Parts: sequence; structure tokens; C-alpha cells
Amino acid sequence: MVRSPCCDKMGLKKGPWTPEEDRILVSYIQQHGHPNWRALPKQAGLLRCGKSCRLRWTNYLRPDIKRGNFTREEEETIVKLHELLGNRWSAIAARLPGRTDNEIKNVWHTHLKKKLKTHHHSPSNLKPQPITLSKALNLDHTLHRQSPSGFGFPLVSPQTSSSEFSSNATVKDERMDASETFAWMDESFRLEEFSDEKSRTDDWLPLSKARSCSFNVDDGMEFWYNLLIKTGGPQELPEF
DNA sequence: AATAACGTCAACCGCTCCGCA
DNA sequence: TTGCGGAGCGGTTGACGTTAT
Repeated sequence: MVRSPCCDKMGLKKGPWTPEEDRILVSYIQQHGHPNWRALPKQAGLLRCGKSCRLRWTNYLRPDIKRGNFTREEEETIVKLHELLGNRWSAIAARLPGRTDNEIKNVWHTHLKKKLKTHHHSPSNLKPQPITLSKALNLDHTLHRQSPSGFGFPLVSPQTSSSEFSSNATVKDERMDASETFAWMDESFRLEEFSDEKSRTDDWLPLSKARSCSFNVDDGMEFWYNLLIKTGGPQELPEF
């Protein structure tokens, strides 16, 4: 694939943004939005590449960015989500309103990793462990007894591949066998209860079918996270 | 006071993903 | 089905600030 020339080869500016550049970018986006990042700097009159503009906007200039130090609750959330998702910073950021993936990544590397290191001396605790979903979330049989109703499974076609876990994956295999993972669930569970705005009912798979198919782990993690939020989970998870 | 060591974080790089023709 | 281009992601860098010696 032919790559587009990088900024310096095009005579574009790199490095820290000036207040004037910030002002121009913000002003332009407020008026026109950002339908095309590549075209934006030229149209706005900035000597920057689109990539740089997008980064500056999403990580610093966006009006909904939350400033200031991370709260204890936010840090705990990051730690828990990192256990679940690994280095998927954008996915973690999506759970922390006003925080950017870059910010979270920095906080993780500068603060949280060290904190965890001091609390867990075993090297095996320093990075995400290969998991089974049930093990990772410490789910047990009491959960479904407490639940008044049931739930289905996120439906993913068998041919769907999961490339999301190609690096820094927290799972050993890209696919997991649902019959093993969900062995503790019984047939009484109904389909709809755990569908939410992100998971339409028709995206959910009846338990009987789920038991005999594999599913995309990435979607599975999303499912498990939603499940934990809704049930309260075996651990103290943050509410969103 | 000087400077070395360390910490922080904004920004860049290179890769993959995804939509479209 | 394939190739292209734009967008987004995670890893890394380097400038700058702070602390320790």
C-alpha cells in the first residue's frame, strides 16, 4: 500500500501546538465540524497534517474533556477494566466520560502500573492473565439464582474473526467454546432481559444455541462487562 | 547552586480496520 | 473480490518539569 507522505516531507509543522493553532482548529471545528480530517487543516489554514489535528482535538481541545487529576474511583475503574480488556485504551476510555485513551494510557504507565506492582509482588500479576471468562470475572453459580430472570448471548456469526486480540491479548484463543464457558447457566434464562441500548434483542442468541457455538471473544467481553454492570457482579464494579 | 535522575504527558509513528468504489 | 484512502488505535518518543544528590 502506498503511504501518504508524512508531515515533515510535506513541509507541515510538527511538535507542540501553539495557542493560535488551537484557536484556529477549535474555531474551524465549531463552524464546520470534522467530516474529513485529512482535508481539514488545509481548509482551516493550518500547516498540520490531519492526523495531528485529529489527535489535538480528541485529546486536548474537545469541549467535553475532563481536566484535572484522576479520582480514586476513576483509577479503580481503570484497573478493573484493564484486567478485563487489557491494553485496549480506547475501550477503557469509552467507560470513563471525559477521559481520553491517551490520558488513560499515560496514567496507567506512570501511576497505576507502579501501584499494582507494589501491591502484587508476583510477576504474574503485572500483566493481564490468560483467562476464561468465568474465571476472569469470578462468576459463580449463585449469580443466576439471585437473578430474577435470564439473559441471552451476543450473537456473532461463526465466520466472524477476532483480530482485536492479536497483541497484548488477555485470552489464549480468539474463540471460546460457549458450551464450556456457560456450562453453569441453565435453560430457564430468558433472552431479552440483558439486552440494552447497545445490544438489540435480535442480536442475542438463545441459550440452547449459544451452548453449541463459539463466539467472538471481543464481543463476549463487552457482553460480560454489561452483564456485570447489570447484576452488580461479584466484585464492586463502578456504575455508569 | 549545579546537575543528574526520574516522572509526566503531549504528540508522533506505524499499523490495522473499515467503508467504498 | 480487491485495492485504496481515511480514521482510529496502541506503542513509543522526547521535551519539559520536578526531585534528589
